[in-house]
Amino acid sequence: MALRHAVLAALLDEELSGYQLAKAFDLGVANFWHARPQQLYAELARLENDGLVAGREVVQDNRPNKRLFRVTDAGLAELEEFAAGSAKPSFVRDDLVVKVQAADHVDTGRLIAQLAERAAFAQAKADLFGKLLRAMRGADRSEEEFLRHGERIGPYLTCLRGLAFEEGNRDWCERVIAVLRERGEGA
Amino acid sequence: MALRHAVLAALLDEELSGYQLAKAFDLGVANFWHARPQQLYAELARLENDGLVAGREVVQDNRPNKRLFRVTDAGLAELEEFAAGSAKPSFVRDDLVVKVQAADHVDTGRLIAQLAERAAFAQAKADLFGKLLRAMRGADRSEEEFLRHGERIGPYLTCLRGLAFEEGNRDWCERVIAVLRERGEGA
DNA sequence: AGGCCCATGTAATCTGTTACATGATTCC
DNA sequence: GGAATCATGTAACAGATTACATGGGCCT
Repeated sequence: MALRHAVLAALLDEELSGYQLAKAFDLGVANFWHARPQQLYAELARLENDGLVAGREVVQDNRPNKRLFRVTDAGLAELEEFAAGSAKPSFVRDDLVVKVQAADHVDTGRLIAQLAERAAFAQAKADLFGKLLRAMRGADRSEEEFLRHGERIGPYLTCLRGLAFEEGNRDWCERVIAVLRERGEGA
Repeated sequence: MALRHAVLAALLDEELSGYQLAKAFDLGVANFWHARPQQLYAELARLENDGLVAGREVVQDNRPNKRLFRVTDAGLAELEEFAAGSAKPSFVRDDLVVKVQAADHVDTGRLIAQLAERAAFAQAKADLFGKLLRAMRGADRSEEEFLRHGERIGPYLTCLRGLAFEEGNRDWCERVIAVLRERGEGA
């Protein structure tokens, strides 16, 4: 049960509805966790049942009502306990890298197309993370200054990791494309 | 069913037993997939049943017999089909980043200890990947030369991604440690 | 009129993890 | 004597994905 803690961490700084949470997780919550909406609705229900989050109904005009969730004191305690425990090693799962592993045995043309697509996607995500970072620290504030004296630096730091990860993805994709192209021409 | 393809890709270049495969996956197969031994034994059984891999018994002295698996033609065809299809976006899952996301609300001392541990682990993995890369291309060969004319470049390229990922992990951990320490001193 | 966004879920299935089981050999 | 390595699995449970279900409002 680790999704629990990812949800709690995501709700620390703001109240969110299941729907809003789902959008954040679809993006990858700054690239450290991923979950589908159904899972989040279920997890929120369980968390509320366990008293770790509290929901309140918000009535809206012209669109469906929603429930906003915040972390309770018990939720905070749970997060603290989790943070104190030992962390499992991270893991990545990537279809595209599996395909590159098999590059010597499969059609190169399609692979290059997928790598180009992924590179563009990674670039788009990197741009987005860059924007988020600027917004979090304020446009005229330097990163150093913000990290020394800012109030909520957690999301900023995870976003930095996401940015570096996507830049790494983009660079790697471009490198692989270049290698495969050159070999294709030589053949 | 995507573990299937990761297994097939891992078996492309050499025959492996379930046990050997498990060791490769425990390491993360150059950081793109992860699976426990039980899962691999089960997957190998299914793959063999479907005719995508073929196993052969190897009798050994002084240790248990083992079964080595190789990819069949049908397995290769399956991989090619997989490679041609569209790839899902990659995803990462990382407890430690969740903890950093909550850094403003949680005990910093323990977090720093875990980050230091992770940085060391990432460094060790990066060293290992560096060694593997040198071994694959041959000690006296340049990377450019190998990538242009080498025979099996797939595993090399995925290993490059693993190396960059772990270096990114290490750098990020060290940066976060520095930031948290400085804030700790200021308080 | 058609498609997307908001908003929330249920149900069936598939995948992955944890705990358990066995047993010889080699290294400290 | 105890731990680690080699070698292969089964069984129960937890976690995740897919398909399905509903319905109003907004934009083109």
